[in-house]
Amino acid sequence: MNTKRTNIENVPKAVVNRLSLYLRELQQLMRAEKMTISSTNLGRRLGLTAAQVRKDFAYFGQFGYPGIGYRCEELAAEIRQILGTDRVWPVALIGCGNLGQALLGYKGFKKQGFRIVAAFDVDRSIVGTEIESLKVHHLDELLSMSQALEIRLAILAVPSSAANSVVEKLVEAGILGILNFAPVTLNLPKSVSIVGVDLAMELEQLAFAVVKQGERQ
Amino acid sequence: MNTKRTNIENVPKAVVNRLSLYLRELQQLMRAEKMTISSTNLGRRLGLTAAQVRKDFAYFGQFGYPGIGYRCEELAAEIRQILGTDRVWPVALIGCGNLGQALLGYKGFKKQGFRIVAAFDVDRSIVGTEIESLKVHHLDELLSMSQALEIRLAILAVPSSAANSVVEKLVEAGILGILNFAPVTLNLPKSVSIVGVDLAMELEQLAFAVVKQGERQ
DNA sequence: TAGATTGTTAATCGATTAACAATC
DNA sequence: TAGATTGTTAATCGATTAACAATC
Repeated sequence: MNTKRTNIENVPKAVVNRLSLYLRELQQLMRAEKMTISSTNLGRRLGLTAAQVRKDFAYFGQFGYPGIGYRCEELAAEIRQILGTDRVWPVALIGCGNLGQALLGYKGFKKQGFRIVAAFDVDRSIVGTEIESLKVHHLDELLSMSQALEIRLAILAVPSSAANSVVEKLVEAGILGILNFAPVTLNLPKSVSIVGVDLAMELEQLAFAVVKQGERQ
Repeated sequence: MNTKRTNIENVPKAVVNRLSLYLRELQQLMRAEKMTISSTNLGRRLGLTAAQVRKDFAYFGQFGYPGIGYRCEELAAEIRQILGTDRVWPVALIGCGNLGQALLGYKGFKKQGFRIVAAFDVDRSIVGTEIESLKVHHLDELLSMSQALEIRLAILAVPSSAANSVVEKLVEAGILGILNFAPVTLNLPKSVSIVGVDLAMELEQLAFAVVKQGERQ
């Protein structure tokens, strides 16, 4: 009966991506004290068709009420469970330069269940200092601390030149998911997941969109 | 003849995304002093099929040499021209908190042709100060400075609660592309392009991947 | 009951892959 | 010439949309 719920294997990546988007929108709706939302309205807000919204949820189960829509609280809870963010994830931060420090202070993580519990660097002028009341450790301590704190996720904010050698250490330390800010392709075993955020690439996409729009007429 | 070059309208967004990826990889190859690369090898590095690599380029023209592959320098230049990053883009930064300040110092932008030339905030304790040798202006000056400096792109690093009201000002100021770090859906005219970077969402995607992987056996 | 909206199936659309003649 | 690799067409695959019976 709930064969579908567990058959999580062949869900398109784009669907999982939208799941995060739905969750964010639901949280906004809840802040506005809306109790329910229809697929039509949820879709309209996000620029998606109603059919697509319903189809996306259908991969994981039946969460809606015909004639009513989806109860925001309930649907949000379901999505959190699917994504695995119904619990707190301890996260390691690797690289405490400009960007790393900003990420340490970023409030948005906590709200979605992520907590940076350990920070690492190799720079002697940074190791040992405290940032946002978290002590910065030398990268050599990664393995022991990851095990002690049961860390599975890491944020990689090191220079591109260092990224791939750090990745080897992350893998050794049992890290299973890496959020990579270094603008390079990482080489890793397929058992480890990666999400890349390349800030310059994002601006490139914007530049293209603007140029294209400009050429239209 | 070059009808294809100009028919930039109906290129899938995924292709443009990969264009940025190819460019990044080519730059890495050039640093390693490789002169040419085949679609097979470029694809292997990025986890794509050779056919897909060639098809992607075919949207824009014929850049390769049968029997040889693609000349790295040449292909990189072509991609930059397609993306519109063969010139320097002045960029406005809105919001100079933790994240904004880190972005101001981020070296990766300059390398791809983006220059943050104006920074804005509304916080009295920040306005007037200098960050990375750039003076922070009050948001009220956005319109005049955008016009004076011919700014078309903006990076939005303000709190979610402020995001949508700031967006209205960006639109008024003639901004055509917004890189949004606030975890909310923005309402904007379709003439303005948007790329959203939601850091918590990225971690959610990782969490899901790890949970899924864990369930496999 | 009438109205609204779901979950799901079938039809459509678009993107990826395979294959191969043309080219260097 | 033989070997490598492109650009492109056709075949395949997957994702989105439309439609509608079932449900509240």
